[in-house]
Amino acid sequence: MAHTPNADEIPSRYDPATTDAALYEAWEQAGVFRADTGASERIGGPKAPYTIVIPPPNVTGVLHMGHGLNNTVQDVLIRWRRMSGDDALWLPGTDHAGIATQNVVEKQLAKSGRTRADLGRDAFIEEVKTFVAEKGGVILKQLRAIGASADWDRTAYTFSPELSRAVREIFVRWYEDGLIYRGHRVTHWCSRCLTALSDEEAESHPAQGLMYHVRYALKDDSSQSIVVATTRPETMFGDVAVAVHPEDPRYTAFVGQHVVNPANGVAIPVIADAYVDKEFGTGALKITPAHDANDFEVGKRHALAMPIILTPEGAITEGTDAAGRVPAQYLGVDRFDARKRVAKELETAGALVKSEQHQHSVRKCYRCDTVVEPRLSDQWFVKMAPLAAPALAAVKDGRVRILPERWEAVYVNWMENIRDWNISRQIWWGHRVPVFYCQRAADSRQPKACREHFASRDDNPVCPDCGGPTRQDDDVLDTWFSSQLWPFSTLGWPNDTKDLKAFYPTDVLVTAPEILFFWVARMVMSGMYVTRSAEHPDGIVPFHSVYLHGTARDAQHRRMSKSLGNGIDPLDVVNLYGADALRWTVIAGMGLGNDLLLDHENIEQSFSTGRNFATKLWNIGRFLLLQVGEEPVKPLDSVAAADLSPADHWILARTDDVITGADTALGPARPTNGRAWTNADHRLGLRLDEYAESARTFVWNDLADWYLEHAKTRLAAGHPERETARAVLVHAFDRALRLLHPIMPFVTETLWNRLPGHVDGTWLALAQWPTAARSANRAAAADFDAARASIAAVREIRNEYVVQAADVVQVALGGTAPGLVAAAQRESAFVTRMAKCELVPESAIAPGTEARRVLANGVEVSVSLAGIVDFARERGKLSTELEQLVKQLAALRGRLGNEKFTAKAPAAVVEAERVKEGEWSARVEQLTARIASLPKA
RNA sequence: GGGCGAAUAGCUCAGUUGGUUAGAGCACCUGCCUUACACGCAGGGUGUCGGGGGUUCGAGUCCCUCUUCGCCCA
Repeated sequence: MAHTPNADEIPSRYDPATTDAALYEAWEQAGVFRADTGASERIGGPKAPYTIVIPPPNVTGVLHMGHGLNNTVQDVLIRWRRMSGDDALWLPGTDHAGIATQNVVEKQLAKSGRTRADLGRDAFIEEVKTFVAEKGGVILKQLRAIGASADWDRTAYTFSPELSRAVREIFVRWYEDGLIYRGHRVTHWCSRCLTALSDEEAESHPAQGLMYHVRYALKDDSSQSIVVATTRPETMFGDVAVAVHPEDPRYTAFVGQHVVNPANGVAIPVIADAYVDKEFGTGALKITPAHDANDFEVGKRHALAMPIILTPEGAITEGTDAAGRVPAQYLGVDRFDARKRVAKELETAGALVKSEQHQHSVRKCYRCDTVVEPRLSDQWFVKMAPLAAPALAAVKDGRVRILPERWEAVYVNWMENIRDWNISRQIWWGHRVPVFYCQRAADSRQPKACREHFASRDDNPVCPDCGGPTRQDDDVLDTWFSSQLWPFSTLGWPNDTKDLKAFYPTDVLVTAPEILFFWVARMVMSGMYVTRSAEHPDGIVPFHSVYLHGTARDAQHRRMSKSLGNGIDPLDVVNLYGADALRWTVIAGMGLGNDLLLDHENIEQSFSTGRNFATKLWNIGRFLLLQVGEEPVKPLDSVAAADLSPADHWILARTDDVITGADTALGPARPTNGRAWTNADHRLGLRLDEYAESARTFVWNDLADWYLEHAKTRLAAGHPERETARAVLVHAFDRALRLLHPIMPFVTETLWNRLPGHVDGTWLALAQWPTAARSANRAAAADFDAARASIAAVREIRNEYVVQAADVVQVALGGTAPGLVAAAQRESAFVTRMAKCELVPESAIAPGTEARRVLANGVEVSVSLAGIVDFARERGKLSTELEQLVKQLAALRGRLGNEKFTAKAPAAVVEAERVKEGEWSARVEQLTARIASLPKA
């Protein structure tokens, strides 16, 4: 005989601290999160694969709220599909994060007064590796605390030997396909990180600065001059020309002549180039080819010198081609100091016409916020246009969808205007560019018979032309070069592995819009490139859906950030209220693509919805254990249909509805036709907040507020319906737990394991996702609804007239729907208990003593309130209702009388309006009669 | 400067091809310690759907325009 606990043995609050960690360990030991490669139908197994690859956090990172919401979304999806019977793989891992990690270690070194140069390249890399080994991967442990059900056995790392091989493989393929080239051009340079950056890594920020108007006098006639506007006068040392528009009449006479650069006295030509915007500023531009990307293009067109006047660190220097251009007193001066000094000297010399406040934008390093400097250098580039074309087509034809959909337009716009990608970084931590130079070719004494450079899959290759020794390029690759391979490198590519066959392409990519270009677009391009075949000439897209979620913000809508100190540590929330509270709050509070607002100054209030709901669930479970006991219940399908009451049918119908609702909100899991999203299914699914809300309403407002209350009577010992009520209640709660498990895995698993009849060693995490049974009798359910509506009406009247909670009122049911009245009366025990009333015949209530409501279903509920009914108030209330209804009915009749409407509107709409007309007129009659029967005041 | 989008209840947002009396959560107000839960229960919504114009039998939804705001890229 199972032991039925008493109330003292089960606390009234769920205590995540004592259960969650052990539960997570139990899941792991049971192998619940492990994906089974052989089970994938792509290699002959029985299950559809469902794969999510984690956006790899920086290996030295720690969990913040952004990770919290990103990974919760992924875990909800993966748990949902795992329960739905898919071969679900959530593949975790970390990114070596080149610049970011190098910066962290350099800061460590700085504490002991050392720099990376002091150590040298090899020792520094060892230092970083040691640091990563000791301090890295913390975030993966933290993800376990929020319940992430990733397959940890497959944890990947972008800098592992396996993934490094993938990096080298694609580099060599691209190089050999002519998609990677060495370019001599102006790129963004971070003078703090001492490396070039891609366009994406140099973020634009609005800035207020000074626009200096500087006079360049004509060399041969100093009475004439051209005024040039610039925000960076310190770059004037690198000026090689002044450019004007060829069709600008103001300057035609100057073209071909020379002006004197007032900063250094060097004479430079005035050139004509259509790039100049006549309308902007003075219509004349100084041309500094080595320190401005546009000027560089102008310089190339006009074969101008390209003097470099800034050191890598951002100080003024007389660099390549700059001999004689930089006054000695400026050498070594920082660029921003130089800016002020140049401006001052120009002013002194009378060359500064004016300086005015100017709104513009500056680009800053995305890793250290230093203002980047455009700087001429040799870098490695990927030619993007050929890669972008198929990736663009894939989104346009629906093989990849991006949600929310408006981001597709942004993606298309970027792809259509794509620029080549600078992939070389002058740092040490990362994959070294696998390009090699023949040592002999570099030797000027040797005849130049060997190619200048080549890419190699192997270390230390010999020169393919002369067999001589080679030297590897010093640069490393952009971190994003390796992370773009993530959906396939983590599965074993370039090897033709079972995992790759089983799990590529993946399904949903969950990330933030900020890295749409950094990462998502590049994964599409590289993923398609490496999967090209005779069967798939354009390759296979790496995922069919991109889910872009919003940003965690504080109550003032500011992005949560370390520097603002307005962040919330997800682990604090876990410790205070549990992972389920965190997860629920995140999922329920975050519409697709919308930001999540949380108040860092009131963590309790921010997460109370999640905490409260977990407690509610817990208490339903507590009630169940106390009232239902632990004796196994009959499976629902062995309960005789005749034994089911209207309440049973009602909750079973609601159970079906919530399952259908959740499925609609979440799915389809993949394109319906298996190939591409169509107009019909493009925007469907992934509405996690709607799924959460429908499940919450079911549990709280249907199951707890109504069915469970109704069941209290039937569960009494010896009640003839006790077994039926137990079976239905346990069934409905079981379905609720299954539905909620993806969002609140801990409390649902804990409760599920204590349900009557639970089989030891089975896990909710692996239990089957519910399907709608569709066996409920909807007519019987409507009978229960009649009782519910009557209860609600009595409660409303009680509140209206401030009837004391303990007072029992007399209630009569009547009206135009005798069937429903009878149905409500059959639930008299329930009605009287819930509404604190006794049911009496209508004749038992003396006319003129009752408050009455006319329900939408035709039932009239009269509450005897002799002496306290305010008939003026009743009349007013009913009249307002009637008035509104009459107005709407008139409009409705007008519509139905309009031939254009009946002729043009769809038949179904017209029919619905006709039905409505019947209902409304009946109700108008009821209301009119009731008002007429009210005693005159 | 180029591109995309938003404006609906105090706040955050739903509202699918135009077709119920425009909804939800939170917040707020009133009354309740009704023995699963006060982290709870019951009751409470008169919104010029940003302004103006248009198309239509019918507009929160489509078109034009103005205003304000946001995002992406220069």
